[in-house]
Amino acid sequence: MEGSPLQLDGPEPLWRQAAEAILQEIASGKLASGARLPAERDLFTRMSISRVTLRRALQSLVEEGVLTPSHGRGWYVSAKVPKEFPNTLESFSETAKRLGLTPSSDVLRAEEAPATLDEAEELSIAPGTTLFHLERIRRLDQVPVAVDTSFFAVALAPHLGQVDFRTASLFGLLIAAGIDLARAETTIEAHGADSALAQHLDMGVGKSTLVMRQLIVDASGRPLLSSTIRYAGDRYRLRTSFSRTGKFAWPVGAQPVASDRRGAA
Amino acid sequence: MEGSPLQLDGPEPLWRQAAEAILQEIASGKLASGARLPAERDLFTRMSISRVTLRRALQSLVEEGVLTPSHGRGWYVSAKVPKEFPNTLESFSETAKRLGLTPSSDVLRAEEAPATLDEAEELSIAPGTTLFHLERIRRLDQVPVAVDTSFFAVALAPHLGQVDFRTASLFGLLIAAGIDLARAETTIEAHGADSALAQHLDMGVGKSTLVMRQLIVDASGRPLLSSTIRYAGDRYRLRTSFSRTGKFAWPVGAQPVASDRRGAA
DNA sequence: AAGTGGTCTAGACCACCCC
DNA sequence: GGGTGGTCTAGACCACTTA
Repeated sequence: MEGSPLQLDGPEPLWRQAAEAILQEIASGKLASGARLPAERDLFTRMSISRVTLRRALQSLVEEGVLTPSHGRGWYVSAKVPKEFPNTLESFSETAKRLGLTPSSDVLRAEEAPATLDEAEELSIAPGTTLFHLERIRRLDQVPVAVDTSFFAVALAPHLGQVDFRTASLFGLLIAAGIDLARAETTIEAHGADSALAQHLDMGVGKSTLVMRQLIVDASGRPLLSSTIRYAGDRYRLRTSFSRTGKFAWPVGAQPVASDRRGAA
Repeated sequence: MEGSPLQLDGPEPLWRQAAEAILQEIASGKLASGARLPAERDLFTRMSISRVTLRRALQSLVEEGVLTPSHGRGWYVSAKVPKEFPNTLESFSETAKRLGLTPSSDVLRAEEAPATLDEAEELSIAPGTTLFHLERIRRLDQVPVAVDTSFFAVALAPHLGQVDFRTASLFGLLIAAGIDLARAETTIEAHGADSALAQHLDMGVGKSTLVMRQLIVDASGRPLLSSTIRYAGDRYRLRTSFSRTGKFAWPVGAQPVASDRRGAA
């Protein structure tokens, strides 16, 4: 790996292409875990881009946990390049793939209905606004692992009536419709299963379930979609990764923990 | 708000100061939620910095969820500026403060011991390495809400023997010791309480608990600390916020995403 | 067409690390 | 020292929005 020039090409921004090129080098093994990258001045010369652009690429890889800069020494490939990107939850189908299982769904409800007062308040819209409700049992290799209940204003994405949600992805559809899903305000609790949930998930009443509620908002903070997923406690495990970003202190306090009393918020 | 010049000053990087100045304008109400910022060319002139530096500041505020750019139209203050930063968990003491409650701890264990095979494997160190074990009952206004079990190599931070962990913050101590806590690989499950846990938390055996395990790693991915926290299910609720970063497919939080596009890499 | 953000450049100087 | 990343600049051109 000397002065071999790297050719970039594509419609994407230059810095994105540069980042991809570096990821390639890592994936192909030319840059091993823990290895030091060539100096910035080498890299941007070989890629025929400016130093600013190269640094933007490097910075983006830091945020993905792939690279680590060390002032005065160089850029290093992280010891363990994370398969999952930080700060995202592993999706249902990703989990299935990792475990070698087949995901599927039973649709319990897929219909339009006017928003109740509570629903309207949660989405910050007018009561009576037409919502689309979707409720599904999620399965892995036919074993039921969760019940997923979501709703959102139909105005967001019309023509969902004829979609087959046994296989379709709600998020995929919304993104494809050009909807900007920027952030998810999330709470996670543990509860005993009520009888209806226990029946859907084929488990004992009162057994532990993991309840994840998400309010998905766009970049300006406007609520778009409400989602509640109830997992059978002994059949599922959420996985994620929290990062410190920029100059902000970590989950300081005592422990990386969050909490709330019942009923609040 | 016209051409009034903004004075920056401090030891921090210019772009950080610029970001703080903008946050100030928002906090003081000069820039309301949803308001449009002055044009970039105005701002960097008034702040006497370059456009690149200003944009770095603006970009950092986008990542915090404070601003939203709109190509060809301008920069806007987000509708709801989040108090918590995305992708971090609210800490125990932060929660206590928000709820107006007083946090405290009972120390069940605080001692050194050689690493077992399992512990060594989890931290990627040699079995027998001396570890520091810390186990505490966490309380809010004296009500027990969680049992926290952590361990890490004593070599990381010596002299912890005489610390009073009834009030001290483990994370705070480690950060103060200059240890780089960059990321936390996290899993979350729901379980029924065993008898020991039930007794510590003053709850019924078999009742739901939320179990959060975290492996805290440094920027290069090297494991530093293992932490397991078991919450009484009916007394706690985890809160966080997931963001989409850059161009990657979405957090999808446990939603069935059939499209499941692996971003880059 | 005018105004706005989005991308990119070439060059400078500083701070840190290691020999 | 010399090499490395960290910050900052002034200016250019492009793409999108609005009128």
